[in-house]
Amino acid sequence: MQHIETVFEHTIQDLFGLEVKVVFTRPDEQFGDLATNVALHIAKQIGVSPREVATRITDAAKDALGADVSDITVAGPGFINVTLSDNELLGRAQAAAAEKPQIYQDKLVVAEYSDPNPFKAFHAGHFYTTVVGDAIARLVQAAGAKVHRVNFGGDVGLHVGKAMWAIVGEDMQKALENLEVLAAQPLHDRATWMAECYVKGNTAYDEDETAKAQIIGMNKKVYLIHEQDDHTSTLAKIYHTCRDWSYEYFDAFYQELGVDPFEKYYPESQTTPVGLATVKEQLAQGVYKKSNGAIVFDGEQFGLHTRVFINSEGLPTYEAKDVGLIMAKWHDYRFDLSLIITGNDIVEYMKVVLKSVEQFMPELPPRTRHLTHGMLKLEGGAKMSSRKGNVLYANDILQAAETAAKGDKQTAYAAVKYALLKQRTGGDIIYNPSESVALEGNSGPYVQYAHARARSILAKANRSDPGDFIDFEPSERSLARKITEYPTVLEKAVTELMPHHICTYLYELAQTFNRFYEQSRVIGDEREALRLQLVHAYADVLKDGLSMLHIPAPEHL
RNA sequence: GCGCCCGUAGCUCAGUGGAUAGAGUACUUGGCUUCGAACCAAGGGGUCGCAAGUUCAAAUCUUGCCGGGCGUACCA
Repeated sequence: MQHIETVFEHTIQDLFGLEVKVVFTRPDEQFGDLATNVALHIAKQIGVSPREVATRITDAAKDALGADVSDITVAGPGFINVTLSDNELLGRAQAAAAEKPQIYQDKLVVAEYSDPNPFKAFHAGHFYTTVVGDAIARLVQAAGAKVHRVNFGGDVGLHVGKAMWAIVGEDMQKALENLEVLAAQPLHDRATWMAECYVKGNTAYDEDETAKAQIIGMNKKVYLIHEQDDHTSTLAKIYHTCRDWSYEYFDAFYQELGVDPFEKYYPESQTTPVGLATVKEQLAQGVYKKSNGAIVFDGEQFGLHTRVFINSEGLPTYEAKDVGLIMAKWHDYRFDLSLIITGNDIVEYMKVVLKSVEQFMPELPPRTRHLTHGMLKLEGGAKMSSRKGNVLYANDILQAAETAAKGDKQTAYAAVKYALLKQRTGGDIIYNPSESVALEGNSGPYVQYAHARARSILAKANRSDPGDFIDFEPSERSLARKITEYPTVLEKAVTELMPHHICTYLYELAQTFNRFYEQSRVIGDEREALRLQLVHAYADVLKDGLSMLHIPAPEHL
């Protein structure tokens, strides 16, 4: 049979001489399996009432649709509702898990996200951006792309100056010896120690003029380490040792959390020379200009802000480093699409950077997408702030989750990931520590549990013959119908790069299954063969959907 | 001031042009001798911030207003 859409398009062409695209949506279950409002759209130009148009289309299409469609009706103001035959619905359900929208087929995609800074704490915000980025990367990958995951972080800059100032202290030799002692301690403790040093340096910078001058000096020295490729001086040894600890800590954390590893870190020390050179080169071309001793991009002529790329001390700001990052990524990958996933506090900033790059590399911004998410906040919309002492660190989240799940890490991490992903990416997210590790309701563990129950049935059943097809009972039909929605949902999630659509769907699917499960026995029932096929299709879709979110679907919990 | 984003049930959120606006949670109540009760069923709870406009049809699009967040030159 032709696609139902095609049948309708031909019918409308024959009846009214109109060329229109027919789109079907999933209506409320009481109305059928597919619905279209095409009659409402074309009624005006035909000059007949929408219901009349719908009726004529329906009558004419009936014969061409064949046995796959069991019913077709006109309802409401002129909707056309289509009900699929039970047999067709079962077939679609069984194919659902394997169907992937190949929207990014053979595309080379670079996905940048997470972006923690060495020497600083890996806080809850990094946790969120990491989980979101991981899910988006997997979606794009499922849609056919070759995805390269990259990470960007500030291994130079004022924050490093602050941390290094505190690490070095009065006596550099002593500091180096101290590192040798620290090396024996767990990675997490070392990371915490560095973060504390940063806080110490940060406080000193604000409160002590002498320290401030020293920190500014330290910042420059760190740049020099890279400029001279220094690995032998005492300062360079301290710096590189600490930086390596940070990277090791990040990698260990990603592995622990269960997100895909990063292929490459772009440290700012690497992108900085590229950015500096590019900005200076384009200064000569008139893209950037001097202003008050700094080098800026005049964004105002494009309705954006004017921003400083190289400050009056000759040091690059984040802007120049980001120009360098964009150039480095392009040099390394020649990507079709570059995804940059960050918080939404830098949307305006990123527009300026990309607009400036557009002036000399016009091919890059069109293939770059800046995807942003909101900030993690606490109940009542309170912002996390180290001064208020209400900062959550990534590790705190994992610990709390693990405790709540009574030491079951798999369940704990599933709960937290799902809690973050179920909300639409973009707006702020109110993080409720206790709700995020809930095992009930719209949660990761609920979906995992529903999956395990289904697998348990399948494991106990010992038959594989499909049996003779028989018509569905209502709860079977609801389940089959819900399963068939999966490819549409996946397509929407991929198109919009919005993982939450998958969460919403998986929860509804699991709920539909649980209702079925509650009232229908599978093993030993006279309908066993049919029901086993449904349970199988259901479990496969659930597992596939969870894998998109990078949440495991164990057979037992 | 200007720019971007947001405002849906007590709370946390789905729904972004379509049919009676839905979930979770909290509260009340019922259901395990039966394939896994981390489950299911029932109940109350809404000026979709306000107003006007566009449309056969608006929570959804447009405009204005109110409220909140973020950004707005050498932080990232």
